[in-house]
Amino acid sequence: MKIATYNVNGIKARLPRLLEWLEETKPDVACLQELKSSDETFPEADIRAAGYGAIWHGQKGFNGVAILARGDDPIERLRGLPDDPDDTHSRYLEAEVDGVVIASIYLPNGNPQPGPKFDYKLKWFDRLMDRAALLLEEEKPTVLAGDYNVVPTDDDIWSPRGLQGDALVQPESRAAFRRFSAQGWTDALNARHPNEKLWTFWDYQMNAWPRDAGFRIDHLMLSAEAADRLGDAGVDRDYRGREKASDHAPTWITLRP
DNA sequence: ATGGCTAACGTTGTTAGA
Repeated sequence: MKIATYNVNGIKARLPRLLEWLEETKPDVACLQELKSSDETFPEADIRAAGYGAIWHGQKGFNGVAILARGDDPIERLRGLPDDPDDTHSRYLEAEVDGVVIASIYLPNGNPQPGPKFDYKLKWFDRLMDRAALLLEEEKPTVLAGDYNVVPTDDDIWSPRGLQGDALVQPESRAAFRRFSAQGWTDALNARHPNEKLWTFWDYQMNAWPRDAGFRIDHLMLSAEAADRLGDAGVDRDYRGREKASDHAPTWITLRP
C-alpha cells in the first residue's frame, strides 16, 4: 500500500500536474494540502475520472486538505481538530482506507514570529497532539501525513542558517515536533533514510530549485502498528522541476500487507 | 534587511505562503 502526501499549492492551478502524478506513480492514498479551493470548486469529477474516490475539507482562497483513495472511497472519521470553535481554518481531515487510519494535515506556517500566527501554530500543534494521543490508544496502523511546516533538525535543510528567524526552524517549533515524535510517531522518511539529505520543498524565489536549496517539512508520521509494516519511503523530486510545479514535491511510503 | 515567485481574489493591488 503506497501512501503519499502532496502540498499542491492550489488544486485548480495544479490539476494537470496532480493528475499526471496520480497516473504515473499510482499512490493508493494521496493526502493533499493547500487546495486553495472552496468545497464547491473542488475538481471532484476530474479526480474520480482518474480512478480516485475523495473526501475534502475546502476553504476559499487558502488552506484546504483532501484524502484520495485509488479505486476506493475514504471513510471519513473526523473533519477539523476539536477543542477550538474559533478555528475556522481547514487544516485537518481524517479517514480510514483499507484498514489504515490516515490524516491529511496542514499545520500552520506561523510566520511572522513572534506573533499571533506563531502562537496559533504552537496551539494547533498541541491540539494535534491531543488528537494523536487518542489515535495511539486505538492501536491501529495510523499514518499522519502532511505539511507540518517544521524543519525537524539542521540536517533537514540545505543550510542551517537558510531560514534563520523563520517559524519553520524555531526552537519552539522543533521542540513541539520532538514531543509529538516522542508520543510514539515514527518519521518514516528519517527512519528509511537516516543519513540522507532529502528535501520536500524548494522556494519559488531565490533560484532555490536549481541551487537545490530546499528543506524537509512534509512528513509521514507512523504509529507503531504502521511502522512495523514500513517498506520503502521517498520523495518524487522530479515533479518539482516540471512546468507549473508546486513548491512542494510529493512524498510517499509503502506499507507491507 | 529582504522576499527578487506563485496563486487566489478581484480589480490594476492585497493577502498568504515558507
